[in-house]
Amino acid sequence: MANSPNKESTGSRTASSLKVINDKPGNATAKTKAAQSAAGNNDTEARPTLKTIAYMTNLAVTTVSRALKDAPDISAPTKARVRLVADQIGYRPNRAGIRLRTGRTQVISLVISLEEEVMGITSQMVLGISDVLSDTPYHLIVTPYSQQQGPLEAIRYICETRSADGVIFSSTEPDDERVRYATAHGMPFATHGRTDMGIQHPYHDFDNTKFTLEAVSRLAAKQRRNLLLLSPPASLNYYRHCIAGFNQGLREHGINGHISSTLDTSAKLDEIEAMIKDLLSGPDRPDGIICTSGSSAIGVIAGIEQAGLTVGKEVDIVSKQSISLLSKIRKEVGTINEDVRNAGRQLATAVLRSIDGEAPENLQSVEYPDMPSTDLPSPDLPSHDPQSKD
Amino acid sequence: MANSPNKESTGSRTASSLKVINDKPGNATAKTKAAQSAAGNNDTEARPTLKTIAYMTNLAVTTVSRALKDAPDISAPTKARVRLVADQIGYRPNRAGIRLRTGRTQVISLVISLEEEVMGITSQMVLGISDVLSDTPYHLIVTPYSQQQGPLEAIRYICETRSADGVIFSSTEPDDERVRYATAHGMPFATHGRTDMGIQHPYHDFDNTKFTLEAVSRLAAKQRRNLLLLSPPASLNYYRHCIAGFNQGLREHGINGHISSTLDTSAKLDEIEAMIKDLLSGPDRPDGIICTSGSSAIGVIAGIEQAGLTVGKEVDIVSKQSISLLSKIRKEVGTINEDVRNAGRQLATAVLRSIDGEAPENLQSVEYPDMPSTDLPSPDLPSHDPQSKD
DNA sequence: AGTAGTTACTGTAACGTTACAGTTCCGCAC
DNA sequence: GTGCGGAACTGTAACGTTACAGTAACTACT
Repeated sequence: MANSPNKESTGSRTASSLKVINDKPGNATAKTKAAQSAAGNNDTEARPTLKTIAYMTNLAVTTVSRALKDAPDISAPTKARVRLVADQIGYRPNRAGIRLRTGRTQVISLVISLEEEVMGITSQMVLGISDVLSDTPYHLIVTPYSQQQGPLEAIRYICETRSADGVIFSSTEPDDERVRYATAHGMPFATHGRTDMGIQHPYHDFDNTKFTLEAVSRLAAKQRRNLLLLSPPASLNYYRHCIAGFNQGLREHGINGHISSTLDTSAKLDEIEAMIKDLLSGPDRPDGIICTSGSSAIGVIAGIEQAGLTVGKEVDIVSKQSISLLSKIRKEVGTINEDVRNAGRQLATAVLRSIDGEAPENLQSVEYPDMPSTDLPSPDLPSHDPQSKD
Repeated sequence: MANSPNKESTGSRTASSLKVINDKPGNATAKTKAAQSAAGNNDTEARPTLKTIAYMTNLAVTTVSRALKDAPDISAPTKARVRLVADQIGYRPNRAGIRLRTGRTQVISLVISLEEEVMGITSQMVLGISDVLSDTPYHLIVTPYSQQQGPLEAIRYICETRSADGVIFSSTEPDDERVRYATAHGMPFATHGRTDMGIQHPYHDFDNTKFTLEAVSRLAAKQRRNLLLLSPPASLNYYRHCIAGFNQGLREHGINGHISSTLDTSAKLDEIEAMIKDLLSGPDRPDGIICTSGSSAIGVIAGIEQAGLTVGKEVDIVSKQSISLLSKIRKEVGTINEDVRNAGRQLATAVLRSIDGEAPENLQSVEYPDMPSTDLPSPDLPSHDPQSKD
């Protein structure tokens, strides 16, 4: 995220119209030149650089650089002096300079699909990540991928061009090529959703097993005996979790249920509507439907009504939701919240800590509403001094 | 946006393990050194740079640079040769190098509020912008601002640190300090929503006057005679547009209506629900409600039901919506769509063309569903060759 | 034959930063 | 009083790119 404009930026004055007054007499050549260009520094409105501060403090650029990052070989008074001047003139490190020299981009990339958009889930994710990055020098770049290029391409692009220090992505599959690729290329990342491929990596996941389990319980409590699970696409890892909880729930309550094989949450709302209508008009119709995404529930509700039935009467619904919408507009619908904004926070924290070298095992969390998440400790960014965020 | 990983990146081979075989005998000193470091170039897996290509083609770095950007003083055969090699080794320009040298960041920044989140509008905006940036070398950075820091700070930060080549922001006010600031500092930008301050600038807006006008017409057609407008916050410029259309509609149809003074679309859903319930329980209750945001309609519907009334019976609603949700889940609700994703496309296009020096007068568009938008021509990015996007 | 112009290249420096290898100075031990 | 070690600084080079000022070779015109 673009770190929010930071506190010490009060002084918006620039070291613009300085004239060469005070030329150091001692070490001649290079210093003189530096002083000139630092002082003559574009009389217009040039941003101050280390050179500017070096000139003003009568120190070498290196010294200023080291002073600002609190290096041990700079004396305390010098550090104080340098910081004072830096603050006064509103110095902000040049990201391009840092990036070129160190290779660190100070960028986290959120990779999303250009097609997918499940009811503002991306907004929530962006906001959550921003919550965390706001206090750091990191910027958030959103990198989309189109269907024809495939999700791996985006990751590959980021790795090849080293255009980010860390990546966040979702729609994880049990065996996810992106996880393999990023791991192999040493690119820190965190996934929204777990994988099942024997690679330890940072993730944050919603406990979909608990979710479907509870959904079954709620429907069972309403005397529903023939459930339908509208699952996520079978390719995604959390499909398995949803199934597991669903089946366990059915067993525990001794009721029937099946998983829609022709339909999943990735279908268009119109398709869902049509299919649900069909299903409800046929024999052996379900009396309870579990929706594993908030938007799919919209289609389901529409389908139910198309079939001439009423939610809460002939059929009950329990749905996941990531914004409190369904529960507002259709109080009859049972909802369980996935806090995607919090997921964003967890993921951002995890990537940052991963960048700082933390082991992946310590960067994994699973969330469930009433059993609040295994919170990750907030990242302590030792290598980047919060003062010097630009 | 991170431009999507591009086509010519097929060759993921690197010029890694080249040995110094062919050292140019002619011009000695500098060339030899360059060749050595280009060839000895980190035997591990270093990204190819201009230097790598220069060594391979036996040309100077400058020549390679100019060849790749199709400069007129390079011969056609040389250009072809350079491009061939560049493609083969999968050369991608280093953004930090370019940024440092030229000051161009190849970044567009979308400034959003950390608090605001009106039902996935940010997602749509991000996707729309991405649609456009995908074909360019530009990346999309999302820069949030928190309430206490104020929206101007984010723009100021971007300008001061020159961390983007262009900015997109919304929630425009009639007299908007951000517009003034960005204009004064020569930072290209485009706003979602117009302003009214005598400054010409790129914008894309939804025609809210037409919207409220039509909303009134629709309600009048349903014999509604006492309307309520749930307006946006009065500080925003489109408040005025909404009012104008509303009043005009009332006049044209000779019916009554008023604008809620205590409530606007920025209120929490619960507040809206409570207020609407109150209003409907009081005397002179409205029989038609116009919602200027999709999410507020949710609250309104809830309020209506809380009051024991039914949407479509005692009260009708017409609402703006940015995703087809209301119209799905509550077919009784009249909806008019604002295509925010398209707004994102328009805005991105406008900023890019503004960066390319196009006059703001030519970068303004107003959209209305059935009277399709004054489409901006697609940007022709003359200065950045699509081939060389990294 | 000499100059001017053109074409196609080359070389240098600079953008702002940091890694690393000095250098200077001082106090202290022998 | 020479040497040593450490504290506190300095200088140089390099990251990859491009602007700009050459330069060499060749053609064309007087």
